[in-house]
Amino acid sequence: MDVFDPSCKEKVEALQFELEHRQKENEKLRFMLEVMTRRFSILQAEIQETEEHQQKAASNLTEGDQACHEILDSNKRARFEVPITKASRILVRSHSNDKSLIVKDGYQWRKYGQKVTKDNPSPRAYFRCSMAPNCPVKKKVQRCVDDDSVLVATYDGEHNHEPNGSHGQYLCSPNSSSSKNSITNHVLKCPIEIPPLQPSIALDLTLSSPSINQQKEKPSKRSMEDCDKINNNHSKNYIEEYVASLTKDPNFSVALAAAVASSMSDLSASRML
DNA sequence: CGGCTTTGACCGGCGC
DNA sequence: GCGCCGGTCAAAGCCG
Repeated sequence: MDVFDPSCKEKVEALQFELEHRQKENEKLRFMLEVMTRRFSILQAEIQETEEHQQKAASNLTEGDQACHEILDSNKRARFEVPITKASRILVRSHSNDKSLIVKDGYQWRKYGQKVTKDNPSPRAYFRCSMAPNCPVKKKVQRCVDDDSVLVATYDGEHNHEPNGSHGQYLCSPNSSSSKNSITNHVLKCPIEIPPLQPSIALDLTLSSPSINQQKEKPSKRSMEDCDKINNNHSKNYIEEYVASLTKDPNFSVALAAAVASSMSDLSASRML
């Protein structure tokens, strides 16, 4: 390749132009990622809040007992990791070219069947814990109907031993105290570390999101109003600062596309609940 | 050779 | 009773 060749020079300029274009595109995507990550965190918090309300109602707690913890808890819990309950569902993003139905959750599994189901063109795989019959846990893994890069793993039962494989991939999940028959979702973390959620930001994004407002379950009116007041002062500055910090991260662009896709998919999966 | 996966057969629940 | 469907079994094949 002759660098003095005029056609070569044109190519270099074209590449530089494209590089600049991609960098600008990355900027936009970074911001989108931030927004979606916040929305996703809020959705999780809202789901947990709803479940908690139902449980509290069942146990006849008074409103006063709940009020003082409500706003703080709804945002803190979104990032807490909890054990898989007796019937739980995990959403896992796989590599786009990976056609296997393997979910690395820290346990070893033995596949004992595969079946094509009516509602999903992709096959469903059936796994038993490798410690069976000592451990009764089973799981089903199937690709998401809407997004075949997402694996949905449904767990049945509880392990009576420690994990014996690679550690799990998912970061956050709803509370573990759901009833035995309920299905909960555990959603994968983004490949990028996001700073701890600030309640004010999260609710600001919630309020500006039409898709979230379409949800069946809405956050409580009181907590929405309280956090909206704080939002006006802090949310914009915080997002700007955070986006700036991400720009400095050399690893960010590599993970960006996957993270955006992951957030979008997780959002839609959460809304399906 | 043992452990694991694949895959067609089989079984039981459910709706009509 | 029959057919459909999801879940499980088990024989055969694969692989380290």
